[in-house]
Amino acid sequence: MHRVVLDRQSAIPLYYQIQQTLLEQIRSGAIKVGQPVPSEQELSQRMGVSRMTARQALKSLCHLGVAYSQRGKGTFVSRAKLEKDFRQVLSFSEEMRVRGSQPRSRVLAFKRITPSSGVADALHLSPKEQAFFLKRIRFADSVPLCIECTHIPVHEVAEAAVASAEEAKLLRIRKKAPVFHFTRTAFLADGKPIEFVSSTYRGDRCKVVSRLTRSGKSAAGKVPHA
Amino acid sequence: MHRVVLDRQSAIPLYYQIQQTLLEQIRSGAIKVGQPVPSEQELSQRMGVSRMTARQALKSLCHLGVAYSQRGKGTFVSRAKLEKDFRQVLSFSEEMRVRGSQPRSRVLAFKRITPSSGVADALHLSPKEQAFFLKRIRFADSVPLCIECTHIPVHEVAEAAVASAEEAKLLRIRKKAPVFHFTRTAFLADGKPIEFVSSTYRGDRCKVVSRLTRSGKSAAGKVPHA
DNA sequence: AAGTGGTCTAGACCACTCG
DNA sequence: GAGTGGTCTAGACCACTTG
Repeated sequence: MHRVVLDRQSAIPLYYQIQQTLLEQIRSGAIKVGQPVPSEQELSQRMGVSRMTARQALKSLCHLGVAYSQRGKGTFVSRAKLEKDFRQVLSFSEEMRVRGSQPRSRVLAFKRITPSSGVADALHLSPKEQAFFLKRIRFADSVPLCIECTHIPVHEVAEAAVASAEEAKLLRIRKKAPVFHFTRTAFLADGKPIEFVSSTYRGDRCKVVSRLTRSGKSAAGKVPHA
Repeated sequence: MHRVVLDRQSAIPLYYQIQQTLLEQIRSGAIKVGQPVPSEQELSQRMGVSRMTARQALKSLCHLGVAYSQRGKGTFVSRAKLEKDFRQVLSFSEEMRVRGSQPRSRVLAFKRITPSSGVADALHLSPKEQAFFLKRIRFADSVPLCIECTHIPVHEVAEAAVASAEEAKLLRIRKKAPVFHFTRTAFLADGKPIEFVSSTYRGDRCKVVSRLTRSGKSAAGKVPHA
């Protein structure tokens, strides 16, 4: 952050470049939960942009839920941010599908385990490999509807690609913009496949996911509400 | 909107006064779903504010989920409210999982097809067997986030069982009440399994699912909003 | 008093959509 | 080409918080 890191020739907006810089500092732990991020004035001076642009960067952090602002005090790294990271770690296919909504659920357990042989088989894991274990109650209008136990391998990947013409139009992004492709098949207990889903996600809305899919470690051991 | 309605002496921000005016017009039906709200330029002229202030009013509408903006086209009233009405028609295994939330999505296609060989393989279907094909756009805050294509075999079954003591307590139902068990594994495109989920659903809240899984016909050919 | 975020202005250039 | 939203500037005044 000491040096100007902005590329003014780039098509990437300045506020977005600043946002990414700050996100990286937060992820890396350089700015911790509860601590202030640089103020609007400080950012505008350091980065050589107008205060409105610095402000837009900070507001975008707030909209992501990563930070919150307090009049007269500053802008601080949100505690909820970690929870959202989790949601995105856990999100993948499932949690991503409901983004923008507020699925109500309570986490009963969230830990890193060495899965049972049955689960390991299902996930094609060797006996030693670890997985996240997540046990949740899901609510519908405050009525508990479902108990869900999820296992996710610690190493997990999403497939990156570029948007086709049709995808670009539907998602209102430019053609050849980055997207993620997910494909999956859902099975019943008896092994019978019941659902085949292919999904295309906007790359610009899922960057955290792609990062987390590569490391995915920061989440272990916490028990947030999803 | 013809007259200046803003109170510049008020402590209420101008952008907020404009937002409230627009919200009232949307609620009253003066501006209907899918129709454009006044553009930034038009608002700034009519209301006698700078374009940035008009813009802030429109963005606040978007953040509320009431409207969405399209570059080069305009800002339009979101159909979020309408989408809720049709949600439950399509509650297969997936949709049920997000009950209690308000997943916004639009159905582009929903029909009964004879799937391609690739999909048939994934679902273990014989070449002649049919599947439902469901194509949707999913929204997050009125931003299209994902295109999703789902194939579901016409004959689909959920595994019925009775609730264990723990399940009964968590779901607040009586012991031995009917429940459904789902188990599934999610895969990436390369066939790598990334998620293993076992779920227990309340039987009394999932009748739609059980109905659809048995006949699966009532929904065929319809093109509702989910 | 100094620093912060909240609001606001009056311009500007751009990429995009559409007729 | 006209209209739209997206970004950006270089200022400004305000209310608020803290030392």
